[in-house]
Formats: sequence, structure tokens, C-alpha cells
Amino acid sequence: MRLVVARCSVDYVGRLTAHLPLAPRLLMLKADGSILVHADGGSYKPLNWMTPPCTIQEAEGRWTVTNKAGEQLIITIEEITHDSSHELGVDPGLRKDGVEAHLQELLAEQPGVIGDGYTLVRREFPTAIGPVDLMCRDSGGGSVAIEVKRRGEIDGVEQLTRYLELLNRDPLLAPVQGVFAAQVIKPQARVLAEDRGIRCVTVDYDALRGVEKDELTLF
Amino acid sequence: MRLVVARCSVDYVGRLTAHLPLAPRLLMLKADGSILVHADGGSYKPLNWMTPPCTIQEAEGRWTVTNKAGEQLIITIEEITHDSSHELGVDPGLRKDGVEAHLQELLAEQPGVIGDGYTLVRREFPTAIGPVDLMCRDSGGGSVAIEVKRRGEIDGVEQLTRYLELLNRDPLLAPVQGVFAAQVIKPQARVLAEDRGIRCVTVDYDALRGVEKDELTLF
DNA sequence: ACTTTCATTTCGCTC
DNA sequence: GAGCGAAGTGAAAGT
Repeated sequence: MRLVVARCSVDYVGRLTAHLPLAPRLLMLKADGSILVHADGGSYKPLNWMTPPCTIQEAEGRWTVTNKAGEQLIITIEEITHDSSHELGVDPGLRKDGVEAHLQELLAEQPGVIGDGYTLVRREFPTAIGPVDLMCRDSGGGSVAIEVKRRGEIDGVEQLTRYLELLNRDPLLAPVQGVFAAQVIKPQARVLAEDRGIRCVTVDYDALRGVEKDELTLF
Repeated sequence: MRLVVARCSVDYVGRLTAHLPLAPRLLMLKADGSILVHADGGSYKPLNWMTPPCTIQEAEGRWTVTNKAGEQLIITIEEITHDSSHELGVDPGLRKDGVEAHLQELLAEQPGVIGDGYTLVRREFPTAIGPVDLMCRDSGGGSVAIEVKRRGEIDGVEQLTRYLELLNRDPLLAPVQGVFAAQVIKPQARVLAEDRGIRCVTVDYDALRGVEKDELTLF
């Protein structure tokens, strides 16, 4: 990784055109050829950048970064105040815990938490308008489509409604019940869901993980 | 801005929990107190970060970053290989051109691209639940509500559906046709739109701009 | 301050 | 590789 602090102006021409007036900034050149232009504030997102794969052509006071799609980042450099290179190697990567995917995994392992006697048909059940998070059968053999969210809001209810409408057109599946499962369900989402005959279930992430742990430690 | 290259491990506890094993990385500390942890690859997104406002407490080999919501980023430092500070000042900011607003402008100037004989009634046509991007009349004098998106996805179809439902209750306007216009329309969004009687139009941004240029250069 | 919407979204997964 | 949904989405604009 090469770090350059320089007074520069930047022009991007690609999916849109953008211009950065002359000012001191950090230029971060990564090992994969990508480049980031950062200011000293407005964190997280660079002012301008080019994602890999791309090539950097350095001329006197003018760097031209080009990617496969022909997009260009042109950096005009007036003055360099710092320039250093560092060997970092490949990063071992981030381990995340507590996102929707994990919640879905836990519920897939314990469908009984959502409804007595529920059994899993499959996760990410495919439909023409996208996958249903969990498809189950209830104790009577009826189909149940379950939408899992970390935070239950109206968008999620709309999403499940679309799936249900489609699934209920399929005579092999219909009638399909809907369940909206989330750690927290906002009142408006709950009202809308129940108005549409969708059952709401709030799930406790730590409890789910606890049950999982208990089961594991029994053996 | 302070730049530190260090062998470190990072733990985030907040909206989720995340862990980064020990490895060399760049730590970028910005003037507003925010901090970014970058590896030598990936795109512009940091491996881990904390957005301002937040406070950094530096102890021996252990930096603790805390924000208002109580989320924490704990950086355990084994070895520092670089440490430099730089005065950058406030950035003058980015000028952009070519986003959705611009696409809407171009279509407003050339409604014929969306449908033969279409004429513009007005942009940002107001309704009780928000403005319709473009309201036009077709060659027969009928009303057409147009939703403009850079990328046409299901959300956009839902939005237009809500507008149409409302507009069609107004006896002075009804019947109102719906058109979903975007540079790219995803198949699922297209299926949903056409199922609801909404016509889909894909528009070529460069061609629109080209036509505009040609018209200008004719005079 | 809160809500809505856009994004050069990026990222990860499934088909 | 394309397509889709989630994201610690972030960021900006309007209310």
C-alpha cells in the first residue's frame, strides 16, 4: 500500500462525471491497483475512487487511472508532501455475527420457535420474484412462507405480501400462510401485517443462540 | 489526518459483533474523530470503522473508540511500523453530474422518447403521498404518470403503483396510465410492473444527452 | 431531529 | 457471469 499526501485536483469520467477542486488530500494506492482519494473528514466513503481491476499510469504531475469499462480517474498533482509504501500482505478477513443471515440460520435449525410443529422445507425458497427466506410446513402439512428480518418494518411486510400473492396462485402450494419474524417489529408493520392475515413473531437472538448452545453442550 | 500502519486485531461490538484477526493494516484517523481500518485490497469500504461523532481513548497497545450509541471499536496493536500526521484542511467538496436528477431533466426535455406524441405537463407533479417524477399527456390527451429511476427495481414499481392508485381516484385525471422508465430494469421489477399494467421503458442516457447535444449544435 | 431516497453504492450468495 | 437482496448500509435532501 502506497500513501501519498498531495495537493491535487481530481476528475472522474465514467458512470457519471465528477470534479474535485485543488486541495490537500490523501491518495491511497492499494496492492490490487485500486485507488482512494480521502479528505480529512466525512468518513467511510472516499471523495473519489476507482475499484479494481484498474491500471494507474503515472506521468509528471498527472496520474491517469483506467478500468476495464473505460472509466477514468484523472489526478492532477501540484505538490506532494508525503509519500510512503508499506507491505501489508493479504488480510485474513472479517468475521461477522448477528446479521440477518445468521438469524435465518438459527430459525432454520429451530422452526418450532416460529410455530408449534413447524418443519423446514427449505431456506431461500425460489420464486419468480425472488427467494422466500424460509418455507415451512405446519403440523397439518400446510405451507408457511416466513420472511425473516433483523428489524421488522413495512418494506418487509410488502415483500412477504408479494411472495404470498404469487405462491397462492400455485395450486400445489396454496393455501400458503405468511409469518413475519424479526427481532423487533415496528407497530405500523405489525398492524399492516395482521391486517393482511400475516402472523407476527418476535424472536430473541440471544435466546435462539442460547438454545443452540444448550443443545450442543448436552452431548 | 493521522496515518498509522500497524499489526493489529480489531473487535467491533455494536449493531453486530465483528472480529478481525491480527494482521498488518492501515489505521486512518480523521480530524473529526472518525477512524477507518483499511487492508491492502478490497474496494473503498474499510474492513472496520467508526463514524463521527466518536471519541478515541489511547492506552498502551489498545485503542478504544466509542460513539454516542455505545458502540465500540477496540483495536489491539502489536506493532506500529508507520505513524505520521498531516494537515489537510477542509475539503472544498465534490461536484457531480449524471445522477437521477439529470436523467429526469433530460426526459422532461424529450418526453417523446418515452411515448410517441407525449407532452410534458410538469416535473415533480405533487400528490398527497409525494411527487410524481414526470406527468405527461399522451397523443390522445390521456394522463401518464412516469417514474424515473437510474436502476429500475421493485421498490420503484411499488412507488409508482401507490401514485397511480391515488391519481386514479381523481375524476379529473383518471384514467392515468403508468410508465416505469430507467436505464436498466431488473427482470423481477419488469414482471411486477407489467403484471400491474405498467409499461416499462429503458432509456439510454448517452443517447438522450447526444440528442440534446445535436439539437443544440443545430443552431 | 427525523424521514425518505439515492448510490460511481459494495458485498455476498444462488442459480 | 448474471441477478437479487442485505448492509454496522452511508449520505444527502426534504420536512
